[in-house]
Amino acid sequence: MANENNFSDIISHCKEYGYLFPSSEIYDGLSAVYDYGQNGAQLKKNIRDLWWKSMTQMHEDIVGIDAAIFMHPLTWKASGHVDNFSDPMIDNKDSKKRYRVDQLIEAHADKLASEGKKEESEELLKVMDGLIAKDDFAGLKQLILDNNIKCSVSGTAHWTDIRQFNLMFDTQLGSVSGEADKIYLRPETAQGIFVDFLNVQKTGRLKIPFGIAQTGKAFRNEIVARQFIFRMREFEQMEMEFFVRPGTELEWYERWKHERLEWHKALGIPAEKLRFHNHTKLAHYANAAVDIEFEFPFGFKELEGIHSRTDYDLKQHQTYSKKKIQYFDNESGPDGKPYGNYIPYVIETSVGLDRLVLAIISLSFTEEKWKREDGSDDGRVVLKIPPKIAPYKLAVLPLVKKDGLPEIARDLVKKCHQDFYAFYEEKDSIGKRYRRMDAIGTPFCVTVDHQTKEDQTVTIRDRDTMTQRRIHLDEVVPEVLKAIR
RNA sequence: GCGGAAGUAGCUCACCUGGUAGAGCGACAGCUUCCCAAGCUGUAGGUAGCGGGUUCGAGUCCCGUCUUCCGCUCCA
Repeated sequence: MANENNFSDIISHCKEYGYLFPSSEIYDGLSAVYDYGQNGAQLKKNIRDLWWKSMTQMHEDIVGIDAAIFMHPLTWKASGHVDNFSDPMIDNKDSKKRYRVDQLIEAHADKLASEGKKEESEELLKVMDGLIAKDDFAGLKQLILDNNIKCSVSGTAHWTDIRQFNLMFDTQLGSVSGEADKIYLRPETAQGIFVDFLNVQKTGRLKIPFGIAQTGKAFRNEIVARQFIFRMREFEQMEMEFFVRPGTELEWYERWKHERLEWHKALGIPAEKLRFHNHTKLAHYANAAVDIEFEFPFGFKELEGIHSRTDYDLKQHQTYSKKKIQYFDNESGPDGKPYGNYIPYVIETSVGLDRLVLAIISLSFTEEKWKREDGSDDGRVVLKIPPKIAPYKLAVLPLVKKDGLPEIARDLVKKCHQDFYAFYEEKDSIGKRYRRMDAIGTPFCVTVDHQTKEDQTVTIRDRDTMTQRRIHLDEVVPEVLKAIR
């Protein structure tokens, strides 16, 4: 059902019903940046809260922190983000092949050297180093043209301008530019956890194995950011780093892999929409990695990553900060002696909150059509969002807006506010109001009618089945609470 | 980045070969209505993405630019 739907219909629906708007729309928008509207923000918060609770409250051995987005610049030197992503690149317009500028020129220098033109080769490299040091991209391009360096695929020298694809956004710390130091907006929340490792471990007197969880915004200057909120330049992560004794990491890796998959199922995602995708090519810091993929309208794509990151990050921070980042393990090993000092290994679970929102919305979005009794067409668009994360849990509707029905409905809404979000609406026909609630995904509608005045009962309508039952006014709150637990 | 398509009211779209912008739905106010939108009345809402050019006159023709979508490319 949901996967037959056109992705653009989902995007339109999100905008029309207050879930997601293009950022800065009145100024023509900002590419790959989106704002969460009143309903989207609530849905997102509900998912985030559920994750936080399941990670921290329900795991005695995991604590949560909230590290700053700004971090000392050396953090990103240590993590590898500065060096791995600052190379100037150039594209050949004919072959569409992208080259790192330094590698392209060096290859040419090697060729010159092999042809016996040693001096020319050395001169070229010297000039290149000078230009790179000055970030003189125009000069570098000219150097490529002057030397008639060609693309090995197309054989042409038809080059684009040189661009630097920085993964990280930077800004200045301090209000006086010039004196200011360049700092970065974090490209992942994980480093905040690693940098605070000792603070948390010591103040919490935490014993390995234990985890540190965190949710928060991260920023990546993607070259191409597409597919709605799937790949955005500003996005929110929910990450948990689980620190373990070296040698046990693969056991924990398996355990978290399955625990996380079960979590997504418990959230309401059907098993057939989820799958594991093992990484065959591992990043330099990992010794095992898997993605949990979800079947989006545009195919199976990564929702969450689970990585065994070894002791790479803590070791790097130990090197760059020159502070010992170790854990003293007092437990006895097989030889009867304590395990002693070591740098813990880490299993990371990292899920994209925005991707999870998109997964839930695309899963929930359903267009239904049927015939009325008189043969005419009827239908509805409904967001079948799992009740526990739906923005509004209940709508309370007086059947007509007279005869004292609105007053009874108002009283009921007031009673609900303590426990969950409830929506009051008296405008338009009852059917129209049901449709509106379907469209924003409200799981229950209670209607106050004339019978309510006689016996204190109301009808409660189920969003997904459109069936109704009569229950007592006093049962409304407990009924809804039961369904959203 | 390359190729293709599109930008007119909140949404979907119309205005054919240039003559000062229109519909349906939606929204709002009121009426009606005893359970699944598209009954009635009224109201609001657009300098036609933006900039420039041609013209007596441009939503309509031309150029540029921005944005979005689709495909390719890229994505530690």
